[in-house]
Amino acid sequence: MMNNFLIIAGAINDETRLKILKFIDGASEVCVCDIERSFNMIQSRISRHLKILKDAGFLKVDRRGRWAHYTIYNPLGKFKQDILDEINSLDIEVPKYLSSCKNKNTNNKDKTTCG
Amino acid sequence: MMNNFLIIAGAINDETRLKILKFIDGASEVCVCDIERSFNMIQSRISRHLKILKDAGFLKVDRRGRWAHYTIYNPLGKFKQDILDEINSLDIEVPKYLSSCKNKNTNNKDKTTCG
DNA sequence: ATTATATATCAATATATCTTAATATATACT
DNA sequence: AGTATATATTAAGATATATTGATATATAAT
Repeated sequence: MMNNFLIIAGAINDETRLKILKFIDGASEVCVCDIERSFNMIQSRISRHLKILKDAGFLKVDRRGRWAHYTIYNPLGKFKQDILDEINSLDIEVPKYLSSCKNKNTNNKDKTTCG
Repeated sequence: MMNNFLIIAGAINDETRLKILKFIDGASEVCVCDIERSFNMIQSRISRHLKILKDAGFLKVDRRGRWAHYTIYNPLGKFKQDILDEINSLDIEVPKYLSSCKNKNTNNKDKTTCG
């Protein structure tokens, strides 16, 4: 369906989102605050970009405790995988991973840990 | 380079341009006025979309006489070919080809024929 | 219950893109 | 030369998207 194609095209038509995609693909799983800190961008901005990438089918969210853990959707499908491969081949500067979550690895259950 | 990727992403992020790409790929070679007539859109609009597709590397122009003949750029390269394949697989309604050029096939040299 | 953390959504503004109409340029016909 | 055809470019208004700041919701800690 064409509409779905245009949603994908719109999703990858933004420099910040390309970086986020490559960042998540490299880090395998990240929470919003890690991206926020690593990219030094405000939370609503990151959150909105993640929603666009998720709606296009590139990302999957796993909510555990207060954290939303984002990963590359799997299986991605040929076309989106082709796009991701192309993005990974580009000479894009992606910020290095900085963990940001607080109360990390305290004496709690798995539900309350981040990263 | 990322900028080039974004130019490609921007080029395919428009319904009219998807249709134009599929139309040209199906017709193999068309002039601007044929697209204009087939799509029932004004000339400047078509011309602008063609420029965007050309700048992204999807199209090639061959100027003969007063006509500009557009074809799919060849060779297209893997990523753009993947995109074109995906577009061709979509359920898009493309207008049927209507030839529009006047003074066609008169007793002239090749330079003055269209289509 | 209160407070802090994590994320999502909304409203306002800024920025980019699309469409149309007008104009410019180039080629060909008479 | 003058006219018609084909295409490209420009300017103005319309529409879409991005960014920011504020607010809302949900979970967890004290």
